[in-house]
Amino acid sequence: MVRQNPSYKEKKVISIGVVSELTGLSERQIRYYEERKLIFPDRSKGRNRKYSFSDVEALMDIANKIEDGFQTLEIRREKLKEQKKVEQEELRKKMIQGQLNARFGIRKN
Amino acid sequence: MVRQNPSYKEKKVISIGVVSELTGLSERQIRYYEERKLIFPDRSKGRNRKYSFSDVEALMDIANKIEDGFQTLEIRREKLKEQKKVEQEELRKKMIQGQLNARFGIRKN
DNA sequence: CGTGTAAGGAATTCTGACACG
DNA sequence: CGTGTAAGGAATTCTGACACG
Repeated sequence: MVRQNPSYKEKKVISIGVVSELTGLSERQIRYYEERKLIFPDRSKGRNRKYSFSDVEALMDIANKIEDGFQTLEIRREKLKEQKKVEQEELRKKMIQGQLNARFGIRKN
Repeated sequence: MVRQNPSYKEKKVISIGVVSELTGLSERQIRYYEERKLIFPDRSKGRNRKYSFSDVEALMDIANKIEDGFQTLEIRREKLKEQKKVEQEELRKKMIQGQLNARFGIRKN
């Protein structure tokens, strides 16, 4: 049973000003990292950027890497690689579950 | 050991517009419930109200009670009563812990 | 490349008040 | 009592651009 907690961490509700305060980054930097496809805020009514706490964490991570001399493109590639790893992991789990279902019957997890 | 998780739920970062969308309440209503001391948003730089997810939950609770015909004053009294109950509970726990410490030595919890 | 900044405009939020009931 | 609304103003956010390097 996957516990679907309210998941406040992923909810995109924070405006850029607050994100700036929370991360110590300038709004310019935050918008730029979006331009470089490192973060993906929502838009409220198609206009104002809204971020999640998860985005805030990602931004602090990005800030550290930038400080360590990484370029945004490198950071992006790293993220894509990790993303792919996670996806494969999920696929693998799904296949195993599929085999279990096939042999021992269907049940919802 | 009290786990101090990031506690995103309590962090006051959401502007009134988003709260309005999240709760379905008008901004007028949200401000009014603050005036009646049912919620206590922070202010960013002393101006703009900032709410937590916890506030959002409280607001939905308030909305239900209003719908059920309760007045804001009654709702407030209820909350104060519950608050007092929680405080007494905490005090009680602290006293028991104090006795344990006195008899079996000091340890951090 | 990553970031600052001034520019002009649009949307957001604020307060105090009047209205209805 | 609880809520809507118009009013005027202030702060926020947006975009596209120029600048430096």
